[in-house]
Amino acid sequence: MLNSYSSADKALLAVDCIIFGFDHEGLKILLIKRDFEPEKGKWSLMGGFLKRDEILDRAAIRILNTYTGLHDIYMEQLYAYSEIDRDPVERTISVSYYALINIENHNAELIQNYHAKWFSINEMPKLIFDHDEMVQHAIRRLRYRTSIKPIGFELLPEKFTMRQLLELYEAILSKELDKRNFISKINSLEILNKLEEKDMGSSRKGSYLYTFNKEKYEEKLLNDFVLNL
Amino acid sequence: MLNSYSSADKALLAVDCIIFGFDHEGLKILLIKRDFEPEKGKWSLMGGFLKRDEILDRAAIRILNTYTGLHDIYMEQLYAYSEIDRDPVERTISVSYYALINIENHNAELIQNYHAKWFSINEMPKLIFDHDEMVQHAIRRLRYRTSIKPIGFELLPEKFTMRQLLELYEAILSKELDKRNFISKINSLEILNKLEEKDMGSSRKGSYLYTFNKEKYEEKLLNDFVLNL
DNA sequence: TTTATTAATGTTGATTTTACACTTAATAAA
DNA sequence: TTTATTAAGTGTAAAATCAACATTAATAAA
Repeated sequence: MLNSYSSADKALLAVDCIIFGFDHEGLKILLIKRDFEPEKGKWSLMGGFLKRDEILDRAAIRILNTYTGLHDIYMEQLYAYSEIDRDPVERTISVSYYALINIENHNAELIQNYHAKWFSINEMPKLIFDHDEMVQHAIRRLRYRTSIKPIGFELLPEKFTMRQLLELYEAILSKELDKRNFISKINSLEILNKLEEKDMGSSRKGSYLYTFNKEKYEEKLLNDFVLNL
Repeated sequence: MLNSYSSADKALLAVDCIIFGFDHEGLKILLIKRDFEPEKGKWSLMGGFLKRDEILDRAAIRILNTYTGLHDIYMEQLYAYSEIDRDPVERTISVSYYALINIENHNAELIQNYHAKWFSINEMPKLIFDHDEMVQHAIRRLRYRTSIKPIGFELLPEKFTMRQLLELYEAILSKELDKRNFISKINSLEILNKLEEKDMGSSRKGSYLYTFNKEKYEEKLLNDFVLNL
């Protein structure tokens, strides 16, 4: 009988987290050395099993917190992976989640303590199971979304320069952007606050700092604006 | 211990299918009257449980076939739903899939025999569990994708008129489109074959029939072209 | 005060998008 | 056979957007 509950097969459900970060060196991803068998000692995404009384979104948050101490990170569900032997121990369906975070804001001691490590997306080690596929999928999604709506603010410090923003977009899209055109597009969205304050770290002249205007952004989102970079 | 397999909770995995169709009346969705408890007799998406030796994509195909006799339908995974009590009988995580099909090509006796029924997306009954949410989610995704890449050919008969194509897009996007601009955009993609043959059903003059040129379409897809309607 | 360094800024031509209305072909009815 | 009817088919001009491009400004260091 097709739909009888009693005869249906159960499976383990896992959640794997793809955490993107950005700093002066470019776009990175947060990985851990797996501390249990199988594949102990190999590099892996942060993952864990879904609990009986937990929804997937919540599990993703818990798992990220367990491995990194990070909290209040907004993650988005990406895809469910279900190849029969993707986990050699037991049939496990894994749902991937991804997030964007600001490395400098979050790097602190936390990640050290929990031995997670940032890798440039161009210099990642081979990962266990189907995690490489998950990462590629997440990068595609990130690029896609970035080319449509301005995300990326999560990846920068609260105050940032136009150059930082530009470099972030270049890293995500992995192509060069024209500085002047980029700036005028961003300005035309009117979702940034230009501060009086300058960042003097990068040049003699100093460059203005900006903050992200969340209210205006939310307002614009309603009319689903598109950012064509 | 966070990651021990033995202590992890298992759950049932379901797949639910959202099948979109289009005919002269507009955009529709295929539903069934549920024939087992709970919620027996209520309208529902076509769903079933994932088997031990089956991947999700494959389960979606099997379930659709079981309820409708349809086969060779390409479906795409949408989202995993995991609210604790979304299924009142037992903890069940459901992964939704959606597809677009051509009602006239597929309506035959099959769907009758299996008592699935088409509903206009504007006149759907209330569905069981969280199926309404799944449908809304799928409609959003369909609109989004349609505005980016030309899908929709799956929803039309092999030979179709420009008017049919236009009305399909209008139904999916639920907005009016300018006829001349639409036609010239579609033509500029060069993915249709204009036939000698005319459809005389709709007017004295008759309107040319077109077929979809799959080779050219695949070729274009590689350069990810965008259709801005 | 000169030099070196990076930030800031605007214009133009090309392309794309949008808005908009009349003519044509085929047939049915008179 | 003439006329009326119906939807199909077609083009243009104005507006908006995009892409390419180089010089000046501010400051610290020498």
